[in-house]
Amino acid sequence: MTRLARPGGSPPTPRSVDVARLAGVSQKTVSRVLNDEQYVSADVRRRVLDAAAELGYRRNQAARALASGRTRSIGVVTLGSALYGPASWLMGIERAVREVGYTLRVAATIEGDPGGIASALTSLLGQGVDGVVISEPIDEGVGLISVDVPVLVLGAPPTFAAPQVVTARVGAGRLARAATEHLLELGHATVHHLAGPQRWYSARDRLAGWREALRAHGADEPPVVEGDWSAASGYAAGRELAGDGTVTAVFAANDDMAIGLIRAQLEAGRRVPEDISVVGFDDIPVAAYVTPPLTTVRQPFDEVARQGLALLVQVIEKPDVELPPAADQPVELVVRASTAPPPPRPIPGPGRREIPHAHGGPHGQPAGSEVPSTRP
Amino acid sequence: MTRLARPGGSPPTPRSVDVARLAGVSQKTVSRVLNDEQYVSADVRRRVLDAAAELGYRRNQAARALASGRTRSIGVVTLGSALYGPASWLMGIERAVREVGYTLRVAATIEGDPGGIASALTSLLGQGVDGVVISEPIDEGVGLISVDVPVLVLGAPPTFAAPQVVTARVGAGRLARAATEHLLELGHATVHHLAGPQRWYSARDRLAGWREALRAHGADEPPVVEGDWSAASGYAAGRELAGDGTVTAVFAANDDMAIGLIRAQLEAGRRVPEDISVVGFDDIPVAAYVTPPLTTVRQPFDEVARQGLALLVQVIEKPDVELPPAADQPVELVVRASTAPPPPRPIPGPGRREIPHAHGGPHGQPAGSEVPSTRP
DNA sequence: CGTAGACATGACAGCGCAATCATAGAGGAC
DNA sequence: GTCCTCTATGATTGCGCTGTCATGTCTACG
Repeated sequence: MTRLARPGGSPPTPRSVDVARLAGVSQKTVSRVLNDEQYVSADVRRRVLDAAAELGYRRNQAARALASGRTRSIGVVTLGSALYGPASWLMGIERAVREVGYTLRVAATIEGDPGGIASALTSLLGQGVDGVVISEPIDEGVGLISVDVPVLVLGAPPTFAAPQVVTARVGAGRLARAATEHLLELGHATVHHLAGPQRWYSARDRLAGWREALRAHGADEPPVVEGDWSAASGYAAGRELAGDGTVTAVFAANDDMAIGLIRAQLEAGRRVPEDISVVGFDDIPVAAYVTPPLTTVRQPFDEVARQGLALLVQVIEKPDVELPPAADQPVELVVRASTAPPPPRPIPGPGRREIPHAHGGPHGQPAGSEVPSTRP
Repeated sequence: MTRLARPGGSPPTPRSVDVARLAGVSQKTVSRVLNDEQYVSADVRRRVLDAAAELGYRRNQAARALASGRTRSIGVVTLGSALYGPASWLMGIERAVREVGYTLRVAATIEGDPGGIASALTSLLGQGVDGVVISEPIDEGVGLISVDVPVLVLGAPPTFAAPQVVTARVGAGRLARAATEHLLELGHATVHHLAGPQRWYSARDRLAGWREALRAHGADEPPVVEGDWSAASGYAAGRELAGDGTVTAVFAANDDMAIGLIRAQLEAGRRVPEDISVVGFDDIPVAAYVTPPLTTVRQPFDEVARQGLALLVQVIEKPDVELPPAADQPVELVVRASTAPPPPRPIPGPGRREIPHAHGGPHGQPAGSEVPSTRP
């Protein structure tokens, strides 16, 4: 096999041999220098680096991977959506991966695709990644596939058949507990929960944290309403809850649902926070600017990703060393204007006060929304 | 060099030779089957596939890349943030990349890092990607680095030194124009623009589209206020604009800024949309549920990503074939409740209505209405 | 002064696959 | 029947690098 002539007659990209020739050393020594191995004299090191720079030499990763059996890349299985949580995880992981000198490969799954995680994993393993990160995992048939590299699971219990599984939990439970306690301490008799889809571990964590807080305070545990993370599902849940005058405080499992829920309250004539308090989860960028500004909880995506990745890389590079325990992240509750003490007495019945812009129909959509006009 | 013994004594992963032996054919024939080459009998094909399945064989991508000179991977340069636009692009690209049978590698840049794009590109090129996608590009020193693979630029003019550059534009200009025209058609004398940072091509496109619409309608062009995409910058801009009673309509370059701007209006005692209409851009998930539900414009991320990637792959695989022109995407203006006709002006003198588009100052520039963009 | 060790470099094999070339049989054309 | 083409398969080589081992030089110390 001959090397392909570059189209356009441009010179071929240089090899390490070319660098070696130019520097007057062996090819192996070039390799040593570029890998920062010991036993290279300062003079030779400089000559090699100069030669490499002069030629614009870049190591061929494929050859490196083939020869060394390692790709120095990490694969991420993420959800194929622009949801704030998953997107934040992904970017936190990217930063962390780069910091430890690895590169990132991404495979997305589609919510609802049963084999999604498995096929994403297969794709990554086929690419020869040295480790895998599964972010925002959901409860799907993952155990079926055997993963032969270390796995970092963000936010879920380790339920894998892999040589090494490390986890980094956000402490979503603790955060949820703090959010719930914030409402209880304001004087609410109890707190309703608008949960995320329970296939998601992170949704379960939040629900568990909410439950803990209620128990610790001896509060009643009202029935849980389950949404799908979307503002629309929060809106739908909000319509249900608005009919129940005893609801004075809701903890929503993410900000989108909280905003949908608030919208439904306003349309039903209930004021937030005077009649009903709402706490969200995530602190999305607009949370501080919606009406009312949303009290919410901030997840330390970056910090958790960094710590988790450090563990993962350690397991990859030194499988025998004992792992240090992960440090707990501080809980960040961001109190804004969507929470307040409960109203003096519960509101009787489903009161319907008119609010501005509530000219919508009784069902489904929020008022005045969604009139897509398609222009050519 | 001997193959590394797997820790734990598990059997080594199978090679194509193992498959060949089991199927009773040569290694080359296994390669033929797996690459879907012609000249393989149906019988042999079946035997090989069966053997591969039985052994759980997966091709070694590093070896494939080394031998063939192609990695079948696409690199993406994206912004390292969870902003809705960039995140949506990334996920659209992921889907598109997977559809054409490639894999995805990601390198993020940090806003404000001058060499960010260049270093991200270098990293991807070092990984041997067959093509590069630059999404949401900003005006930074990219020309300095020579890229020796085809490049797809999403949403910017082609300004690259690369063998082939294809672009896929969202038509942000057309969308911005539609948004502005929507406001003009409601009867507003003119429309203010809360622009994105002008280092971003997409921000410039939106500004240009806004300007076009104003000119086409013969409307005055008020001074532009520039934000940084964040709701906070929208809020700051909103505080400035709220002091100017002549402002009746604003087109914000993204939804976050629109929401911040609305918040500032409400706090200043101006009602939306009765006193002032606001249009956003992006249709973020909560746009329909904020108060008031936001009129905005939806970008066809997935469709544009898919079309752009199809072009890119064609250039990679058949560099000589002529490219088909990209199809225009339909403009999707989503009209909700944040826009309305302008308020009737109070009549200052008998029988005479004030002309609404007269704004203060000799050059029509209210003092201090320029909100500086945050450039780290 | 001889030898163990630390340091510095090079020769060479081979990672797992795809590409090139060689080969052999199956049909058609004449 | 001979020649040629088309089909189907195998033998061999090499992609560019890293790992192992060999070799050589220089210091330290009994």
